Amino acid sequence: MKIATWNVNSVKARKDRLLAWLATHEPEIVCLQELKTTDEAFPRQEVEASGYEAIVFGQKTYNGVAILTRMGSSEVKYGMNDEHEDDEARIVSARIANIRILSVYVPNGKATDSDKFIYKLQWLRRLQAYLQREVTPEEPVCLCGDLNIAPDERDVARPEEWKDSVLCVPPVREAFAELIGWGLVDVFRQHHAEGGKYSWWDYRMLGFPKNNGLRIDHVLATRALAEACSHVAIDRNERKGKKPSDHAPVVATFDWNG
DNA sequence: ATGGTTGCTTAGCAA
Repeated sequence: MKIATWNVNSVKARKDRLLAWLATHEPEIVCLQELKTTDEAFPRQEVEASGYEAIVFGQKTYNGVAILTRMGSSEVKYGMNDEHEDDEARIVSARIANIRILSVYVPNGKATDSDKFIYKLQWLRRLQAYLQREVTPEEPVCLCGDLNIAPDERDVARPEEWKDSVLCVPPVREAFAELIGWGLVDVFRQHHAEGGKYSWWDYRMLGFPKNNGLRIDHVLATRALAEACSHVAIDRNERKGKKPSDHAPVVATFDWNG
């Protein structure tokens, strides 16, 4: 069983690529981020015609997350549902194959001296609280998404250039470590200790041609599920060619019967 | 070749 995550950077701009990718790879579960569209404008019919149910938490212009699945889903939850006022669509969750699946788009944070960075750190604390409230490390949980965090130097092509960025600074890496500490395993790292593999390259400054990348898109699984993970790959080819997203999909394969 | 983004929305913001 394959579980994928992909920040598509506008599902409308990426529709043809998304449908072709689904047809080629046929993952059972796909978590999408940065839909940049409302529920109404999501290409639901075409996705369903490809064999997928679409669980969509959209937003006009910015953000928006979804879960696509070829299996049955239940217990769908939209948003964080905590005490904070928040109109940003950044998390959606469902039970699929007896796994609690979360599709997450962590705020980028813009710059470390900005209000958006405060919001990023607060949002990561809220995510930690969400896990503690909604699930346990003893059950099968798979948190997928654009976390906008490169966990360590192995995940950054040019560590010196990026060390002060919102993707790398200590507070965000500590937040990532807290997710791991709660009971999640970075299944990509589990199979690729060597590093040097990236999931995002800036459109600007020839980021991809120069391979100036970072690994900021993640599949995190609780222990029992992580033990069933046989391999993980970043589909770097999807970043090539005409009109790619700036993110590549990450695909994790599990020996899992649900 | 001596620079070099994309998407949404419509000039500016976000990433």
